[in-house]
Amino acid sequence: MAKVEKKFKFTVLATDVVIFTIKDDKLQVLLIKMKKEPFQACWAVPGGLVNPEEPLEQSAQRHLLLKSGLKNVYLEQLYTFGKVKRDPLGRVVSVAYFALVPSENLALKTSQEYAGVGWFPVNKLPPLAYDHSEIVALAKERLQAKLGYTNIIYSLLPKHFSLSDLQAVYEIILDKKLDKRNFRKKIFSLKLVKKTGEERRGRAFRPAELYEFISRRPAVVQIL
Amino acid sequence: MAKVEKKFKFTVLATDVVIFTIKDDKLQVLLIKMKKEPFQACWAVPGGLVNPEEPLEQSAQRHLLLKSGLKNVYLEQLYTFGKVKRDPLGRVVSVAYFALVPSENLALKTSQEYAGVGWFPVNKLPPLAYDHSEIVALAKERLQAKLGYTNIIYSLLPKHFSLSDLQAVYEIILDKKLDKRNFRKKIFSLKLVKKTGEERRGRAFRPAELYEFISRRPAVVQIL
DNA sequence: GCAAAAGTGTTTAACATACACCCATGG
DNA sequence: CCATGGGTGTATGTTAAACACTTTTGC
Repeated sequence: MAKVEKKFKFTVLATDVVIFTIKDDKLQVLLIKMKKEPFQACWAVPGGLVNPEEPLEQSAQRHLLLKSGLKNVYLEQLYTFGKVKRDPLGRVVSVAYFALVPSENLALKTSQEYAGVGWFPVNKLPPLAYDHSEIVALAKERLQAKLGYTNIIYSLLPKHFSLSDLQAVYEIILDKKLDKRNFRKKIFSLKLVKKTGEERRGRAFRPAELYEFISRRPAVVQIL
Repeated sequence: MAKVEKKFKFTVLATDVVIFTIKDDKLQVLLIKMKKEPFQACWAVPGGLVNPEEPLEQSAQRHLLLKSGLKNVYLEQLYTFGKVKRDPLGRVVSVAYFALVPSENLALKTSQEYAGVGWFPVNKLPPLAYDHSEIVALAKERLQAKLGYTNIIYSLLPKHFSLSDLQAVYEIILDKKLDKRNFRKKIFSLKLVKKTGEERRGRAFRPAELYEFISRRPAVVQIL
């Protein structure tokens, strides 16, 4: 028998959400600090049980809203984790999602339920509760893959941005340098963005033209 | 309240498995005919509840073995379906898998639990129970996509096969013709197969050289 | 005038595509 | 000898990759 008293008699369902953003030129993940045993003071990805009359995605959205205060962000089902002993309190099967939130307007909300909340660079995560390290690693892989053949990067950028901003986000997530001229050629040829007519001034160098995405809906597009 | 008496008081977990094979030059799906209400005499994809101490994939494998008699086939988690009212008997969340089984050695097993079992061309499916039409449609999409960037097609072919056999499987699943010479060039350049030295004789035309896969483990490879 | 990022084309190599005929066999 | 699928090469177009300098601004 387990050393920890089981809380759940039956198999229960949870959702967990890996929330990504770009902050300080790094890909960061939102983590919450747990209060309760058996992972007291451990960091984890936001999540919780699915309500009986609640669709899965709505459950994920609820945790997302609670922790990040954000609605209408990119949210995608990632994978369902079902190892029997992933939670010491009982059989908890978790449907993991990942979300992409823009770097602006980040207002973290903590709640009484948790001891804290914060952003962590995905490459320097603390040890995580449950199998959450595995979940985050898979989410990162999926994100990297999807950047290559979809347009979902729009969900990490503000309404207006420079092409250098855009390129930087690709470089940060893929963790490799891209050629500026080839990059621009590709982005233009795919008709992903258009000029806003504005430019960003006020810095000690040439102003950057600002662009916006022509479409902010997920689409498959061969980028890389 | 629902018209049908609920069987499950709490949310329960199930797995469903979309089993694909190539048969009669068509992509076919294994379906079972249900005995019980509320889908009496309806066709459905094999599946069932997850046991309390059973990992998800093992549950899928169990249903796979029960219906197809096959072990050690390609099996991959597809998506988790969680609409609240997808099952009239209560809240059943289903983790869907898809499996690829070789066209040889197909020995269908029926069981007392079901009224029948059979293969159906994926393009001519009968109406299915629950949301299984949606599940099969998604599985087919995933399979088509994965053919393009992985080597999983090996799991649909027998140990020895001709290059025309291989090409035919691609053409059937992708539902488009491929150029024979370009196809061979690609397959050879990727070092996916090697000659067995044998050839297939006994037909009224030139014998075909037989090949085998160099690796029969899943790998990412740009094929299309 | 200097530091810093913005912006801009061309050349080359690799790959994808299109395409048609001869070969070997069983009957 | 005929019908059938098996097997093979080249030429062209498209796309990816490599590469460096000029421009514009704030200070």
